[in-house]
Amino acid sequence: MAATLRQIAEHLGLSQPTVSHVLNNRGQFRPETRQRVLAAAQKLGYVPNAAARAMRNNRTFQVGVVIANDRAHPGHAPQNFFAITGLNEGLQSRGYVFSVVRVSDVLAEDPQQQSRVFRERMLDGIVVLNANRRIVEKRVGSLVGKTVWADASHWATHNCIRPDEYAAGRLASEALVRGGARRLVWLDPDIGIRDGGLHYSFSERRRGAEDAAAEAGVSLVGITCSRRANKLFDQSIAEYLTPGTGIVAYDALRARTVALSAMRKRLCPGENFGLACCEIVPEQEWNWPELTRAGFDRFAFGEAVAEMVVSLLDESGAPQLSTRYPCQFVQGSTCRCG
Amino acid sequence: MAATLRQIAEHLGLSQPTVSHVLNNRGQFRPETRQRVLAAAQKLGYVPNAAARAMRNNRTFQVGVVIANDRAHPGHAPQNFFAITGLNEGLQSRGYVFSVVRVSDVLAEDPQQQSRVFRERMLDGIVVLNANRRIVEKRVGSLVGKTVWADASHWATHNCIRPDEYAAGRLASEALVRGGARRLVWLDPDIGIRDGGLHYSFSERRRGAEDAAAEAGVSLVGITCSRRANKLFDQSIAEYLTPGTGIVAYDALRARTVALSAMRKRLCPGENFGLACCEIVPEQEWNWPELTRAGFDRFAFGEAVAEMVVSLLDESGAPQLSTRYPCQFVQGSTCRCG
DNA sequence: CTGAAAGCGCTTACAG
DNA sequence: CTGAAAGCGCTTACAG
Repeated sequence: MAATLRQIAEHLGLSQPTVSHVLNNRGQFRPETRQRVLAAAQKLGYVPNAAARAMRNNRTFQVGVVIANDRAHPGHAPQNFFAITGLNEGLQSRGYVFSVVRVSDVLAEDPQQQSRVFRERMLDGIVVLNANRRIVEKRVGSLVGKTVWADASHWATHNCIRPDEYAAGRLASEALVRGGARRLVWLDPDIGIRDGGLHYSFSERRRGAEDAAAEAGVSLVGITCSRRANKLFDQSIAEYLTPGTGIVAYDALRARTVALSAMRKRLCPGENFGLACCEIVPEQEWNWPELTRAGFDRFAFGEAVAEMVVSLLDESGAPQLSTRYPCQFVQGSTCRCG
Repeated sequence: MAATLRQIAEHLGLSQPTVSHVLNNRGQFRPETRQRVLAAAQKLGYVPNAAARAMRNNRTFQVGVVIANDRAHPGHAPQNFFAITGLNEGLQSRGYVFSVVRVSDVLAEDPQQQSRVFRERMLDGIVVLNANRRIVEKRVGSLVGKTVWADASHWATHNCIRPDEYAAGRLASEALVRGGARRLVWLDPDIGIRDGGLHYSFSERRRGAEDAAAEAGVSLVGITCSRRANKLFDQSIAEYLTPGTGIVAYDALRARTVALSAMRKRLCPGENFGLACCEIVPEQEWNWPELTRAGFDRFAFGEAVAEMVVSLLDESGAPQLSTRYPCQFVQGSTCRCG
């Protein structure tokens, strides 16, 4: 169905290399030849065969993105989606394509259980997104050569890119202090995936909150808010939904959880208590603009990751200096502690 | 770096086909030969070259997933992520890999703006996820042969799979009626992407609500809730946050928007008014279990889509009969209309 | 049971 | 300015 270079060449009585050169804009040709080739390619619906190109060039222009979402964690970290779409935006404009790979593929001992991206050589490089487990680091390195660590616990001098989570925790907490908080409550995300360590953002954001509290001379207590927040959480948060208290939510999910708890008790952040969130997601701008929040633009972050990957895979192939990605702050009004 | 079949063959003094046959478990060989080949492959770290295989087999075992998220719509439909991870789960276990493609790639007139998956032949098939625009249908068909329409407005006798959105609207509304609603409010998602038509779920869910209202003899009014819900929405919803009123939210986002509006007014669904949602997402189970909701399991749906794609791409390549994907209902308690 | 040969569709020296 | 040739790494008939 799809025409090949040879078919076009035969059709025109030219050689395959000539057609190839013209279509790839290499070399000099009589304008007439050029025209004929271009017209024929158009007419016959020529589309290059990616596999043949990849084989010849020894480059697939394809990268993998490792995320944790598999059957065991179907709803995990949906905010990664924003980074992934940003990554896609950045990669596609540079001629790359990417595939999604699950952490469980990386960790599978049985090769048959692994994704084909590891069973066969098909990736130029890989991006590990939002990973917290040490074991992932070890395995990925051994499977694919060029790796970029994005928003991952792994941090080294090169090939890592990471948002400034400390600033997020600090900015959110400082807003609460300015809003009149006499005590701060840190909402500890007990996410359950503790095998191999929590994501670094947990300690970074918390450290930012602790420093802000210390500097302002206000107390900070931590309470646990599992992802699956049941009535127990409703009860344990109850005593903190009071004037003078500022709650620092680890992420957008926990902020929503607090809002729902408040709603059940006919309370409202920014009036009866203070609330600030250490994560920014698009939805907040749509239906909760008054939420005080600090965090990074995940879509733009994904684009920055794409840039790093592409540089890493380009000619030189030199390791890229690790970078920190900046944080934004949205003042909002929920930081008013009543 | 990566060993090839030829290198293994030379290393052992065997022929390339022999090595290939052994590694692919084809043909009969002396146990000793088998062992030697397997050992050498292991030792030299042999990994097949996907491009060479693809070229030889004329199959890439790669599919594309078209979604709407691009620079212009970065936060659009994040719930698609759950379907995508389910799709990934289903595809990878069958040896497929997938790439993400943006609708804007499909629509780009300038080939240079398109994703490489269209500029080159690299996909065996494509899944169009959650698309509403007619133009997408036309273009995709012309770019890639085998297409599955998943949760898309396009519906035909074959190669389509679609959740039963009518049931979602109906089940959510009936729950409100049972909960004592004397009038229903349909929350119309004015999503703004009207070029080419709204997603079919809009009319289907609404029709379910209308039928439920008609059968119960209660009134139904529609009010608009843009994705970006500002103070105007807070005002327009205010008069409906009253006992005897049941609000049917088009999706999870709008349900959260209503909750936040209620919170600002110190009201609570299930006590001061009724609320039901036509979409199910994992987060609801975690922090809002009492929300009355109907919808489909997006992760499992993704797996079902994977099954259809794989069947479509398998040997016969025969078109697959279109199917409807079932809906679930979670009773919750917010359907009590006070 | 094993090997020699052909060919998938491309690109890149190289020769004319 | 254009063409003949080689080769990327695999698989699949076919021959022995």
